[in-house]
Amino acid sequence: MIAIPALGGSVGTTEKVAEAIRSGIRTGQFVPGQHLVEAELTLRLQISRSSLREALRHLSGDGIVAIHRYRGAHIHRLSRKEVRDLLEVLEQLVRLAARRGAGSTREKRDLMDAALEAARRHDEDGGHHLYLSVRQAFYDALFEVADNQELPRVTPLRRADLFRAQIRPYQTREQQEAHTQGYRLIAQAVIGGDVAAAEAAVGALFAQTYAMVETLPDIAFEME
Amino acid sequence: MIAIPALGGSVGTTEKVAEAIRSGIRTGQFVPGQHLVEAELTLRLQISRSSLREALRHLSGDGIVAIHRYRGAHIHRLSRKEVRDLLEVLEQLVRLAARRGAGSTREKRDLMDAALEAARRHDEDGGHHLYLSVRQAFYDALFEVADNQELPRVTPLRRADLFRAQIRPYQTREQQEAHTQGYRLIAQAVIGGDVAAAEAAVGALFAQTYAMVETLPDIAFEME
DNA sequence: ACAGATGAAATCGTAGGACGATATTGACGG
DNA sequence: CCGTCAATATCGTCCTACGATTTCATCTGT
Repeated sequence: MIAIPALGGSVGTTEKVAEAIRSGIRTGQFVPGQHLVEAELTLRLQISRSSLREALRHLSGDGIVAIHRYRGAHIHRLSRKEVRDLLEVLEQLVRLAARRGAGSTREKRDLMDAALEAARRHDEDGGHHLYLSVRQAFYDALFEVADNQELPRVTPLRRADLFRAQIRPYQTREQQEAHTQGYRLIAQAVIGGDVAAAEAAVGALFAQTYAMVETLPDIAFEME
Repeated sequence: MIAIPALGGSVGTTEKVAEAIRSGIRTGQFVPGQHLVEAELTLRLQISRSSLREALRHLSGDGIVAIHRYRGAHIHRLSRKEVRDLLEVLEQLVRLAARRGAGSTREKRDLMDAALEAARRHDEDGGHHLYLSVRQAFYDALFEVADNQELPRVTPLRRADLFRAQIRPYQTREQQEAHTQGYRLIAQAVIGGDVAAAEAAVGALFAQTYAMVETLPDIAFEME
């Protein structure tokens, strides 16, 4: 008998817990800087301390939580410099993805239509939650057309979620829509197969973001 | 009383175990594809299963070990495509580091002298172990002058160690020396403050590596 | 009232045991 | 030789325990 490894369902407790925490960050249930007390979390998530600690260790590898000896795990809070550094690295990787995507075959590139469709929906009814799903759809599609397995591995998108959580109170809806528009321009350039335009569109999007970061107040960031 | 957090010594068991395994990969004690049996490792390293599992979870985040449910942890073995993808991402990040490094202040750039010194030693007596320390010194210095905290976080250097381990039997000494020479050229360009030359030197080094990968036999890689 | 000392409580780090779930292996029969 | 099946190995998860360290409230002397 051939083993059928239940394609989606064989996900372990550790991964489920990690996703619960990541999701909690996106929904605001966990806030950057917050102390994650093991005893409390094991109760809330109904899991053992072993599984929780494995999940926290996993998240610490992604830079989502910081673990200090005998002081436990905290949701990491980015400093302004950390955000600048993060964005700079992110930009390079997204540029690479866009270049590869725009240079791929016609059929592959059509995968980005999903991202465009999501962006269109965001235009009509643009809440924060919808923005996040647009962003998710955009990057999923981009990595798919880029056809580079390493890219989603190293791209610090989940770490960027920390950034999104920290700046949420200072984000205007116009800024969010401008950002979504940036995604749309990148997607169109990729679909059109225009490598140079795609990379330029990425540059424009990040230039916008760098500028936005500098307008934010100090209290949005961890001090050093 | 001010707490003095013992700067180097407060490293936990998890990190020590993870480093032991990483080091074991470099020394050939562990070989890509190898099954890591928990019971055996807890005995060899004299630690509890809890700590070991936390360490394995950490390493799986870095892509060093692959964990499959009920089949445990294996040292990951890269396929040829994974290597190509890895190198492509690595190149972008090293380019960024070189650009930033070459554009930094004069004093900062002098930090790269350590890397040059290490490379000089490798020329005289070039064993594999020394090559690895040259490589380490080079990247340490490069990240230092690049002054971007995110860069060492995301750069898949430890994953590239897997690559090094897999191709070791097929590497000639000349190829290793050519690679070291590539490091030296990058370092010189960075110290000289020539941004364009630094980035070009990175491109040359990776072009060399891409070509080398294609000359390797299939058995050096995981099949798909 | 307040800075610093002190001790109690909270929390973490590590070890180790238990047991069901699953994969792997090897024996068996066709 | 191939498929079936049971035995074994190994993993995933939960649990308990206890020393180590931090954190916090209390106390003390000025």
